[in-house]
Amino acid sequence: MLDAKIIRANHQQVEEALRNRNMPGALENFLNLDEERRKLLTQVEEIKGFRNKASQEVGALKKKGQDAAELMEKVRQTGQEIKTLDEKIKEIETKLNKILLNIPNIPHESVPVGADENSNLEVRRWGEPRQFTFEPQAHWDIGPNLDVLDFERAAKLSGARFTVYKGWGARLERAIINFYLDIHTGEHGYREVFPPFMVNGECMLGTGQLPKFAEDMFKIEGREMYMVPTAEVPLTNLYREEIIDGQDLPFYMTAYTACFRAEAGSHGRDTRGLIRQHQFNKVELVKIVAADSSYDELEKLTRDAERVLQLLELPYRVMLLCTGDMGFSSAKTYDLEVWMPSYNDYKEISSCSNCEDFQARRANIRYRSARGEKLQYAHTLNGSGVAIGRTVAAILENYQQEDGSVLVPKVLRPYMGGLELIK
RNA sequence: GGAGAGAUGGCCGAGCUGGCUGAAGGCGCUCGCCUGCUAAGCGAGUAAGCGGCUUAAAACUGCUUCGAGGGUUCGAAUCCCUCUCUCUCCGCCA
Repeated sequence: MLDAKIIRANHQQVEEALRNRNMPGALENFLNLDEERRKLLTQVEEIKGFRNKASQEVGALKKKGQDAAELMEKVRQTGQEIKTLDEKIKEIETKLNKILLNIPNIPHESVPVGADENSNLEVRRWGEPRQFTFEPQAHWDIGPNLDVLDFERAAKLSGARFTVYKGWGARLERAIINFYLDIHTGEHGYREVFPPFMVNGECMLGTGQLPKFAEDMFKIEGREMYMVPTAEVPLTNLYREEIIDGQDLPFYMTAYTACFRAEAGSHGRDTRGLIRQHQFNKVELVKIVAADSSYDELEKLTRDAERVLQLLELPYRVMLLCTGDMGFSSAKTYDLEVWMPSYNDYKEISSCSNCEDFQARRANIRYRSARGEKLQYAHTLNGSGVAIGRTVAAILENYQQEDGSVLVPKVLRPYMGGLELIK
């Protein structure tokens, strides 16, 4: 959520930013409603001021045993006026809030302007895509052939976009989860958290999934509860409605959770394999930091996510997303894209974002930097560290052998009981 | 699922026979004093949100806020209704 005062003072810039995010007109009516609200506020506050003073006088008169009937009647008459104005103001505030909650974050000045992913900027590249001496297979063929992934039986259980992992496939999934958590906690200083996989609507509002993206989530029937689409939601919301001592910042948190996404509107995209699932596993990184350090923290967080791909020796590149391709809550996002032979291209495996105070304002996460300083909104960051299912896909494809077997990356072997080859 | 208790400021905790309580007291924190240092002691200060004023901020000023929503009243933290959450006991259960 943006600060209404900032919109008021800089509406030209905000409107331009929204155009760059393909959201022109999102601010429509905001300024009018805002002005109307302040006008009515001034009115009603004046009347309330009178009421407060008069009521005190009534008390004083009664104490002295004098008659206060006339004054009481006068105040009684203001009651209806106040009620009417309060209702009008509330109505306007509801409208203003609706607008505010549906406005995306303003991109940072370093973000390239562009309409879609074609304007994303490649920042750096690591590793060389392997030159195959044979025709490489896609992971949706490798997995079933080795009987470690079972898409057909998953469909029997749950329908499309679900996968059953079996044998060494299941073990590989678990190994990667543990490996990622170990690296981030042991080497990068994140605190491990194991949150609920279902959260309430306030959390979803706090991180920006609601109200706009309700159809992307799985909601529990008859309850105001949602399956988490990413651990970013419970981790960031851990500190919702809290005041943090600035001395304690920054918070680095990492969590494994399953993630649940309805994938509404993505019919026909990535229909095969592990790439786009209704349920997938992910190790997430979340930081809550002081406002002045969030861009340094974004660079570090991105490097932390990159590190696990380097250890797995998977080639990847880092993309700086343009204004039109960023997520709703983000001010700046780096995507990590891993080399995927089946696509003959790089494919997103992580998204690292600085949300600045956008989520903190929605979730009311504040801190006091020091001494008598005023409260301010914290900055929140999140990044996949990284997606597990897509890691499995990348390993199967990049580590495949001509006979259909798959070499286990060296760093994972201790997590796989020493296994070197899945065959 | 049954019975009961509770929700107040950064924290603990009074108030709950309606006005002088934005809220006692304590802790914490900040500043000052004092004492070789530290500890202790003394004094002062210390909520947030939204408006107004201001080039902007501070200061000043108004309104709102004692779990949420509604009601009674000239006036509600205090009375009434509804809801949510937390805790204790019993039952059931991984």
